[in-house]
Parts: sequence; structure tokens; C-alpha cells
Amino acid sequence: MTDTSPSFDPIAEATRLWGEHGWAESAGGMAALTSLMRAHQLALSLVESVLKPLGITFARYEVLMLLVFSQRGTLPMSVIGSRLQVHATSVTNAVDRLERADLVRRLPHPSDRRATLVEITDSGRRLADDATDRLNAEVFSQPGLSPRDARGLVEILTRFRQDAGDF
Amino acid sequence: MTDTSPSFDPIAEATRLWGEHGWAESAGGMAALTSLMRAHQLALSLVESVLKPLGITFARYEVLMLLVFSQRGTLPMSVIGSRLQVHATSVTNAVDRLERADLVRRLPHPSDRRATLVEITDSGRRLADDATDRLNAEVFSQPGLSPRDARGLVEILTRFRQDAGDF
DNA sequence: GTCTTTTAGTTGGACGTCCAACTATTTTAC
DNA sequence: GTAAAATAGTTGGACGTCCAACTAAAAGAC
Repeated sequence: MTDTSPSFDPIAEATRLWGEHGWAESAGGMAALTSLMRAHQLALSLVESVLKPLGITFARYEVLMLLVFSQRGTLPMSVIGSRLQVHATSVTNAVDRLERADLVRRLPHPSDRRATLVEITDSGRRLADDATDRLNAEVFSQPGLSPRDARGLVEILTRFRQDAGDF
Repeated sequence: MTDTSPSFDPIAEATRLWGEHGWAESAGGMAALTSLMRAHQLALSLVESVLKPLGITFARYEVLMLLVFSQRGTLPMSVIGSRLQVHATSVTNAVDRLERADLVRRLPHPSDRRATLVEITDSGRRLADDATDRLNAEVFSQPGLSPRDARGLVEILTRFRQDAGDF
């Protein structure tokens, strides 16, 4: 078993180099965005390691949860895409795989013949519940952030997302 | 032109629902990690939109910058992987594409015949400089975060990354 | 000094994301 | 009312990431 992590913080190092090269003004933004990229990788692999035994990915888990929370248990593909802020093709992809695993079903939209409704199945609901229990227990209740940091992160990123037009 | 963004914050909504379902204890962690995922998408697409005209991606830009900052302009593939915290296959992939574009070159390692050195070319250096100028001007100097938020984000994520063993 | 284990890199395949292009509807404009 | 524009989904392709399996070489164990 080898330690593949560097012995120093690459982001702190990059910030230092940015300063040395006369880019001090953008060093903070560089560090912020780069931190985001790294942290995302870590967070994703944490979450995926919990979901993997259940045979789904985080992308598909998000689709399932959207359906679970949707009362009727159905949503048009387009709504799923706009809620998750991903392209229609990503929704097609996720729904294809969920449907193959019998976790959702495609239904024709009753009033708009262009649209497709996605309906969660009973086993889809069971799997979503199971996944949520595990995620809560193994990841979300101890995300590697103090409650204070978790709150601070959400606040900062909410402003960031709002500024970027995410909602 | 259509507005594809939801009119409410899906993360605030998810937090509310987590509370309603008796998962209040993990709601903060869920919101923090989910925010990270969303913000990452936004940050990445910002950066990639600047790099796209130059014909590279952020992953390849990171490899180039590592080489630019490495004095000799050469690094073993394995070092690139451990600095960027990506798998060897991702390095192979990035270096393949950079090499095809004549931005780097593969050289045999002088003392370890298993290893491969990656060397940046002159045009690789020029492109990296150009990319950095543009990123600094168009993204990093105005990342959609106040300087205070940028600083706070880096601090929080540094603790998060450290906790996860990122460095 | 062998024999075993670890390391470096590659290939092939799975998956998610995006974009471009396309079909089929629906909505808007006039 | 009909022509033009917008919308819903799909397919095919590019790209980055990971994993499993593999070859070659170096390092460790005895």
C-alpha cells in the first residue's frame, strides 16, 4: 500500500507560484476554483463508494430522489434536466440505465406528445430509500467538515451559484 | 432563448425535505456535498469555455502548468498523477492528446526503464502562457466570488481535503 | 543471488458530461 | 390559418474519470 498523496498542498503551492509570477491579483480566484475541482473529486468518490454496492451512481441517485420527492412519482425528462442542471442527453443516459434496471419506467406524456414522463417503480423507491439511509449514515452525517464549515461552504457556494445563474 | 434554471434553489429545497423526513442530522452534510457538486460543474464550464478556443481542456492545462513550473520542464508520468491526484490512466490519456498536439514529448527515463518522462515543448510553453493569461483575465480575477468568499472557500476546502487525505 | 512484491505505464471497457445534428411536436407571429 | 421559431428527446461522437487486467522493470526478502 503506497501513499500517493503529495506531502504538501498543491493548491497552496500554486498560490505561491501565482504570486511569484506577478499574478497575485488572480491567485485567490485560481485557488478557489482549483480547490473546488479537487474537493469535488473527493466528495464524489466518497459518495460513489457508498452507492456502488447498490448498483447506481450519484447521477442516477439524484434522478431517483427527484422522483421520490415529486408526489406523483413522475416527472417529464425536461424537468429532471432543468432541476439537475444537466443536458437532455445526460437525462436520456441516466433514465436509460435506470429503466434497464427496472427502477423507473418511461410513459407518454398525456397532453404533450413531444414529452416523456419518467415514473419511479416500487423497486426504484426501495432502492432510493436504502441508498439514502446509507448515504446519511456513512457520508452526509460525517462529511469531513465541521457543522460550521459545512454551513459556511453552503453559504459561499449559494452566492457563487446564484451569481452564475444556477437558480 | 429559454431560461433553463429553476426559479428556486434546489439545494435549499433538498435541505428542507431532508428535515421533513427526519434526516435533519445529515441535512447539513448533504447540502454541503451537493453544493460542491453543483458548483464544480459551474466552475468547470467557466474554465473550459475559456480554454476551448485554445484546443485544450482543464485537465490538459493542469498537466502543462505542472511542467511549466518544474524547472527542467520534465516530469515522470507518475509524479504528474500524484500531484493531480488522478489515476495513471488519466495521465496516459492527457499526455497522449498533448503529445498529438505537439505540446509535450515522451522521453525515456534515464535511470528507471519502467518510467517515462514528459517534457513540455516550446509551443506547449507558449500555449500554457497564453492560456494562463486568458484564465487570469477572464476567470480567476473575477471568479464569481468576493475576495472574502474566495478566501473562506479555500480555507474550508483545505480542511476538507486534508481530512480526506488529499495531501 | 534468487524469488516475491511493488511500481510504472498501457489497453480496453464502463460511465457521466457535453455538443452537434436530427425528428417530431407545439407554440408564436403575422 | 399557415409559416417560422421554439421545445422535447434521441443518437453519435468527443473527452475525462475510474477500474481490471496486463507487461516490464525495479526493490525487498531470505
